[in-house]
Amino acid sequence: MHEPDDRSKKILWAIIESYIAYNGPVSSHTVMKKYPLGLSSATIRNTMADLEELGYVTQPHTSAGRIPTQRGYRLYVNSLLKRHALSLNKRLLQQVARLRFIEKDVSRLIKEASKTLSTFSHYLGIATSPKTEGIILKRIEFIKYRENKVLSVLISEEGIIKNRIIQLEETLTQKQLDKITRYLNNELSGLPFGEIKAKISAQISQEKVICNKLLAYALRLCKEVITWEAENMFYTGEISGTSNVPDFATMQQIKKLFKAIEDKHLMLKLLNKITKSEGVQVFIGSENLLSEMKELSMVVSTYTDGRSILGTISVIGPTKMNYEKVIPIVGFTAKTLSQILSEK
Amino acid sequence: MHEPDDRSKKILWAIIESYIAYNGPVSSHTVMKKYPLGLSSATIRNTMADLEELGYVTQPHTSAGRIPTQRGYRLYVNSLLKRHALSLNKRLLQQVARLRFIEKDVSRLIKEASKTLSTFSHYLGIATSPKTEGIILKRIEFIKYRENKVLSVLISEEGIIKNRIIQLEETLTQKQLDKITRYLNNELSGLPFGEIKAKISAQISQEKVICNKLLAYALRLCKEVITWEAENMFYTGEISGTSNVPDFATMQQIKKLFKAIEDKHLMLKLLNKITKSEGVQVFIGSENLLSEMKELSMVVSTYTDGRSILGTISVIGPTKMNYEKVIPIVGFTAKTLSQILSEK
DNA sequence: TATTAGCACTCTAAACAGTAGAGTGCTAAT
DNA sequence: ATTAGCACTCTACTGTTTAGAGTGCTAATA
Repeated sequence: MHEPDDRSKKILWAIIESYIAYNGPVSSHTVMKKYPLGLSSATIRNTMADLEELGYVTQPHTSAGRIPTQRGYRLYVNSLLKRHALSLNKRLLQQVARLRFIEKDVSRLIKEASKTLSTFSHYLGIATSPKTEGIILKRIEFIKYRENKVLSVLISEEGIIKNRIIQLEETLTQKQLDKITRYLNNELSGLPFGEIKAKISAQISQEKVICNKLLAYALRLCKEVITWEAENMFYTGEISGTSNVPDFATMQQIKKLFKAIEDKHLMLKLLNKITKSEGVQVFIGSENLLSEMKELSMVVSTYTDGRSILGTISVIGPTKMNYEKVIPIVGFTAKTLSQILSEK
Repeated sequence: MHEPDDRSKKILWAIIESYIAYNGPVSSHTVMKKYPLGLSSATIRNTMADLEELGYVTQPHTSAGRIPTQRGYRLYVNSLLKRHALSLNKRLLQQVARLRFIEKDVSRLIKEASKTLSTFSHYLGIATSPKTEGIILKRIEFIKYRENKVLSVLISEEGIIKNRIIQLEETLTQKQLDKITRYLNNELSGLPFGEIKAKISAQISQEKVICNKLLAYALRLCKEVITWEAENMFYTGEISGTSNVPDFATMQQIKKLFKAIEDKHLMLKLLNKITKSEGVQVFIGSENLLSEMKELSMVVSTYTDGRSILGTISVIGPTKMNYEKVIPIVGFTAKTLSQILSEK
């Protein structure tokens, strides 16, 4: 008696979809007219009363229509996630296909992905870039910038590019830098960042190495590069994209959420928890771990490079968001991203 | 009889400041109580009537207080711009000082500057990066990325760093790339982009050079790099920063504005017009050239590298923004930015 | 002559009451 | 098991009234 029967579910779906589309309590009459179930409003009313008792819908006041509860959404979303053939519209396909033509700088790709998400969902698109620890160094390069400043460029096996300016006490010539570069690439390429960090710390503490001044510099340089804090860990999609029918209440909440996120790096922790499982997941309202997300939902998926999970992409919007639309958007974008990153 | 006398001005200032602070029509009584002018409300009423006749204030309806007109703001802002000693609060000083510790990657600096602007103004911060045409190439570097893809890094005399992945038909070895790099740096460093573009076009069309395959590649590579469209020409500040007392109407307008900007690159044109003169300028409402900015104002300043004007930074907010606060913010940020960029 | 007190007048915003209708729950009929 | 019908509830809208905020004007004052 806990799971509603098939007909009740259909009515629940109707309520949810109508509520999402028209954003107001749904009456029995509306369901009868808009969804051809071959039932009268009275029957629907009876079912609605049942659904209410089971906790899938509520009414704001006695003489109002019904609105879905969190529990209702959950049932609905689970059923959506089970279904496989999800409709993808043409524009989305095109937009996502566009990702393929971005030359494979991973950060750029991720930025674009988050933009795509927000453009199509009309909510907030978030994409996290891979955690630095696991990234494998492919190549490191030092270029003289000015006087005692050096531009370091770093390429990972996954295709991530980072560059940063480093200040040294002494001025080195480009030749010296080239020497350092060669040495470091020999020594470190192919290793994950985590290991490199450990290795460098170890070497620096060894006194005997210090005699070679250049080498000492090399290690210092490298350490600086490696220990960049995980900057730009996630990119936010353009809120400005939500210009038509912007949902002020939602925006308000997202802003609040963002303030909370900016302070702590809670969001990352949250997203890392998801990292375990593949495929699209949906967190509804207070199911999310952050108290700031009470009225928000999050549709999230991981993406991979064919071997391991690199990061996550997600859409955050109001609990009454259009899951039927957003879930395939997130799913398809993640899939495409994974494909691109898997190509050797 | 066109310029109001001193006392009238004081009353006008009071009206404007009160209107900005409390966001509602200002009554004669309010002015009397909050601004110690030693006048009765009746006198102030008389003066207000005069100011209205001169077009500096209006009233929404007969029995309401006064609100400033565009003309009123203009008079007020001009007087602010004339005054020199503008109050800077400690937090701003600290925040801007922080810019000094960002290693001098110009794009990063500019991004930070726009963030600072929006954080302190609570409106939209915009910063344009230098126009590519005038930038002088310092160094160009090619690094093998994967197979037939090459990562190009470009450093300008001003300290601007750009990197981009380029796809070639053939696979080149790093040695070949180094050769190309050496050749190009010899040939092109020290020249402004505009000239480089012209030079390359000329050389490519000369048939005789084509015989040297490597050289041909070099030119192709370089051309690709140079002709990047002026991406990221301006960075927008975080709208999410406006979380406390967010002015919905204003945000709405800024969003509209942004849509307009995204389509055309009008904003850039607008900002380039400003490029001529130094110092802080203020554009109020319809004085701005964009029709989308009817109810918005823009506080803008150029920044230099000591020799020439590089770009602009600006804050866009509602016409009733706090000019007394925003003008010094923009001014000081621009000054600091210029100082940092002037240091050799 | 410049300022001010006082008063009549105007307009808004809030409070209140009354009404139409949207939607429900329940009961009796099918 | 479903549905038609009816009584009931609550909202959203409309019109009306009222308090008070603020003005403009006039007459008094320094």
